[in-house]
Amino acid sequence: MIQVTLKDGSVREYAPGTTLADVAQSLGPGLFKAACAARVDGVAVDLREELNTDCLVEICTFDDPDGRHAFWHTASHVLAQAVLRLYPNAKFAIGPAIDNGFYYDFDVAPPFTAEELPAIEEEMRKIVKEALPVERFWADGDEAKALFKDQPYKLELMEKHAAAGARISLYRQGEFVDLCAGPHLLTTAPLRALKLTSATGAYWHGDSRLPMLSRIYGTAYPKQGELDAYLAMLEEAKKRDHRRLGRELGLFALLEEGPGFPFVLPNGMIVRNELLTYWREVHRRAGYSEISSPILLNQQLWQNSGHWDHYKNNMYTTDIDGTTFAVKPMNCPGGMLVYKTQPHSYRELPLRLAELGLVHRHELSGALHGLMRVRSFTQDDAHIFMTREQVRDEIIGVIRLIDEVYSQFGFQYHIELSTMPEDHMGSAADWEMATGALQAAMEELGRPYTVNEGDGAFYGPKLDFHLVDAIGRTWQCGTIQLDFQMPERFELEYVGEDGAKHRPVMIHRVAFGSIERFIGILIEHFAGAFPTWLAPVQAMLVPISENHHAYAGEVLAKLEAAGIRAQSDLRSEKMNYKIREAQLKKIPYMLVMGDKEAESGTLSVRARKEGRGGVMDVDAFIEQLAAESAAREL
RNA sequence: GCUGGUGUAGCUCAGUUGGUAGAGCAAUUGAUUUGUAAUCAAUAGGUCGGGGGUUCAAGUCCGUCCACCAGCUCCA
Repeated sequence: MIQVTLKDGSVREYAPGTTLADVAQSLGPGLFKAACAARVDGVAVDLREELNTDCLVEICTFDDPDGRHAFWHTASHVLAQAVLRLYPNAKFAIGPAIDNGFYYDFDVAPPFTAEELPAIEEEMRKIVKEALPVERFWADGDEAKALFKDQPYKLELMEKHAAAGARISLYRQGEFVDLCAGPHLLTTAPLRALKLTSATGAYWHGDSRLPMLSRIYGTAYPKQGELDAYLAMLEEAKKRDHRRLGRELGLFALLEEGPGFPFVLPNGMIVRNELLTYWREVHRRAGYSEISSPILLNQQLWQNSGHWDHYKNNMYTTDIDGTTFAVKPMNCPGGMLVYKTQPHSYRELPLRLAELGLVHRHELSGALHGLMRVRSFTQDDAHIFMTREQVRDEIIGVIRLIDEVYSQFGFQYHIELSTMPEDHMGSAADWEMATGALQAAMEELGRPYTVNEGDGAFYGPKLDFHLVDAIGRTWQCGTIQLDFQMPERFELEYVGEDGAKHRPVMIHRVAFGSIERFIGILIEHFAGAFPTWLAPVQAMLVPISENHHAYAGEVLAKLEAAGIRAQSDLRSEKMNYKIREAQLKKIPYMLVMGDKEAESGTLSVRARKEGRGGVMDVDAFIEQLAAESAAREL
């Protein structure tokens, strides 16, 4: 006899023989989640605990994030089970649910390749059809060790995580048992549509010094249609890939002759210059002055800044007249030297020195990725020198400025706080103070953020702003780093109100992050269809026949005089063809002109954006486009 | 850097068990003079990523280097 007390105090009773799973089903998601107490034959039980989970996909929906997590986590167990059936000698390590599916890591020789996946997938389907109940059970340390006597990775995990004498949580489905805290589905049955997407290597414990395991990624859905939709979405996202669009739209090129050193093509240069014009406006308004510092500086400087000790592996060096010089991987020492070119009073602070600085970093070859991860890039850097009292307000100011910039493009983003890394300079007290200042500013603004322990720069903690690319990967763009170390090392000073010399505090910050990466994100965000103010070509003139070339010439001259980036398609192609090409190039406006337009001095405007087209005279179009561009409308 | 994969014309790709490279689109030229997403025809374009090896013969087989792709690690 099972009794369940609901939130409103009412009690439901179930006949003997009813399983807890049946109970859950009959209650449905709403009541199940709200159930307060349950008694089985008079003994109090925790329904959720007993059912292994508090988010059963069969009774909750897959749309629920927790339900989805349990779903994929169970799928990862099914994957491990299938692999063990087919490869009895494989050792299995860990297999969590992730944002869009799941993976499991195996130690198997030779490592898995894409070729093995279909057979494993087939075996997984069998397990799903078997509809194996997924049961949680507990064991003490010795029992658990006996269960995993041939599984060294599991033994290691138990050693590491299980407190002595603690009961160990395990899950079983059929012959398969895994070390796991759950939650899971009730059975393997709901995993009806599944797909293994790739097989790659991954380091054990994510540590590049440890051996590499073989990782299989997959995803799963309750219905085939949902899986198909997801896979179709991935295909769609590929079309937004900035590497593909960058080539198709003539924006940039990455050539074998310079791996990781991007070439900017004419169209890309227009986008870049428009971005920088905007950037300069914003920064002038926010009280920044712009400087420029050299790319090469001598070894002495880099030793002084600490880069030689902490960043040398990523730096390119060269020899000039017997002295070693390094290509700058960061702009900060340059900014510091500029600060030192003259004495400063507290009245000048905060002093905000901005620099579009081209930096070079020797990134690992395997890390390179289009414009998102390159070896030379331009940071929209700034170094702010200030008194300790000014720190909080300055940080708030920078956060607001970055928010303003991202809002301009309609970006969603999230913020992470990175704290002191193992390899760092300076005292723990300074780090604590700096970290506290960043936290205080975030709390003042009421911004949510996550903490990334030990991920700060070697000279200070930082707030990182992450943007999302076409397929959901996130890239760090903006960052705000608070630094007590560099001013100390460079002996920066200002004269205070008291007439004595004081040490300023410094903020390093970028908004775009790197111009290159930001453009990459922009390309994917807009799928190449830039807003008019950024579009390399804003209007394409489409004369219908040769008879209209003269009129096109007149219009083109007017548009160009108004500062509009326009081109005229004078080829002897059909209008349809010209329109198709302009569409593929994602040009915001197509101006069709034939007899009607030439006679009346008008344009047939076909706009990419709704409500912007129609027949209008040339001046009206110029006005419309100029207004849209000046407002930097999205 | 690590694991796995890929590399043929500007792009997307084909090329049988090794027998000496092909298509579509783009480009060029000519014809066509067109009303809102592809007019027709002809021409040109490749030491098959580089350099080695095996072989009578290598785009195809084997090692090596380079680049790229996915992931890991790292990071703007």
